[in-house]
Amino acid sequence: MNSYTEENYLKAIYKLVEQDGEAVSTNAIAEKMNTKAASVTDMLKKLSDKKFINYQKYQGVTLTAKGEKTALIIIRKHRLWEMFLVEKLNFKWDEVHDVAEQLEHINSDKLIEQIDKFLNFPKTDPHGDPIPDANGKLLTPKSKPLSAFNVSDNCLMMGVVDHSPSFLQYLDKMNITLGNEIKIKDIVEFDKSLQIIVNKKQTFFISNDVAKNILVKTK
Amino acid sequence: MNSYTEENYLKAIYKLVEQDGEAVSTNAIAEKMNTKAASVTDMLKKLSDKKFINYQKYQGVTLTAKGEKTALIIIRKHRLWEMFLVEKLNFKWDEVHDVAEQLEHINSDKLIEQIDKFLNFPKTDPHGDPIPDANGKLLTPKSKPLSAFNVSDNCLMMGVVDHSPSFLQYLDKMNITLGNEIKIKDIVEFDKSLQIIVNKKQTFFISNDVAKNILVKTK
DNA sequence: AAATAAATTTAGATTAGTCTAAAAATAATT
DNA sequence: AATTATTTTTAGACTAATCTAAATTTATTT
Ligand SMILES: [Mn+2]
Ligand SMILES: [Mn+2]
Ligand SMILES: [Mn+2]
Ligand SMILES: [Mn+2]
Repeated sequence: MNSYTEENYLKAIYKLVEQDGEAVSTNAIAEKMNTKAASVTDMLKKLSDKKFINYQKYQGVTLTAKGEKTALIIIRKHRLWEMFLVEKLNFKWDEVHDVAEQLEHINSDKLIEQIDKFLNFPKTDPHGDPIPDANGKLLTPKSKPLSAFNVSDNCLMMGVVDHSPSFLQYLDKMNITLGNEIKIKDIVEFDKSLQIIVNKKQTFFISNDVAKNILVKTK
Repeated sequence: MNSYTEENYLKAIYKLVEQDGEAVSTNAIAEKMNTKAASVTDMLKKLSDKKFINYQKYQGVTLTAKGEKTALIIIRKHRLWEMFLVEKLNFKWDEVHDVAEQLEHINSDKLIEQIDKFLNFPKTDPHGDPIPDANGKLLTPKSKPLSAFNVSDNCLMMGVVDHSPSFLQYLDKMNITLGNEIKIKDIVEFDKSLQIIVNKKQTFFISNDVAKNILVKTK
């Protein structure tokens, strides 16, 4: 099998490629992994030998089909565990990530398929992120940041961009949760901040920065 | 924190001390850990520096209070996870050990206390082994091997000594499960094999070796 | 097109955990 | 009590993952 470290590198590379849509740099990986570029270069050689990535010196890396599938299976495990923690063990959505970072490396096909079944085959995790299937296939939901919508648009809260506990706790305080209806009442010309109505009840002011990190679709 | 490897050494030492009731040897640890004596010596130095064990060259080792508590917390996690797998995820008692060997190293107090609550605070694991409490306190149940009982004794199945899948599967085939009533109908003089009646229904012949590995108490 | 800056790779060390082979200490036999 | 056998420790080496510092390559400026 692959080491805990190899799995984390694959996941980091997957997320960077997904985000940037092109070959990712040694430095970008180093930053994401909280390590040094020299360490990354060593690992890239190993992952390349194992056919997980396409790598040529100085040219950046992409994942091979094998590498992408491996990364997606780890992401599947991460998101299923997060869902389990929230649905069955009373964790809040801002508490699950660090534990899931450990649990995602547990190696047992039966375990993860039983967790999936136990949760009744959820499609998304507690943050609205889609859960890849057992073959590593992922359906990307077509949501966009709230900041891309206009006054009087009526939206459905689908997910978050920023996953940090502090952002998630801020949303809790505003009573903004997955599935909520968010209607844009006003957009301030000066700073693009928004006045929104959540579930036809509460009215809030949120900054454009916040709106950029809330994913919605038209209702 | 302590590494995965350190935790496994502590657990091995705990089990050997419990079994033999005295200081354990480097070789015994090496055998249990599937490693070499030289490697064990290195690790003993480290565990001693960290005050987990009492160690003097050539004299064998015992656990300090700190080491014992640490070992028992790991055993607590192992047994709670085994219980979770059986009770909630449809694992059989012969399938849980290897997965629990991984899960026992997950580091999250909230996780393990929520699992405990979710299972309604079980006292024993799927093999009848007692689950230490959150402080590492363990109540040893007073059961004895079936081989220590006599003809016409009526017993309650409490646990197993051997935890191997093959032994557990053999018990499944005989329909012998935790909580069953086992009455000794006859003991063969020649080889000490037993004729037993399980739950007042089925009669089986089992070898003395098997009887030594079934833990029971008088009903 | 040179010169300079930035990114990346290589070289050489370090740490945890492991190993083999040799040395030292303890235990068992004669 | 001396010899032999067993156990344990030490010495030195290896791998995975990491680091710093230096060398090399690529990108950006002048
Ligand atoms: Mn997460
Ligand atoms: Mn998530
Ligand atoms: Mn077990
Ligand atoms: Mn058990």
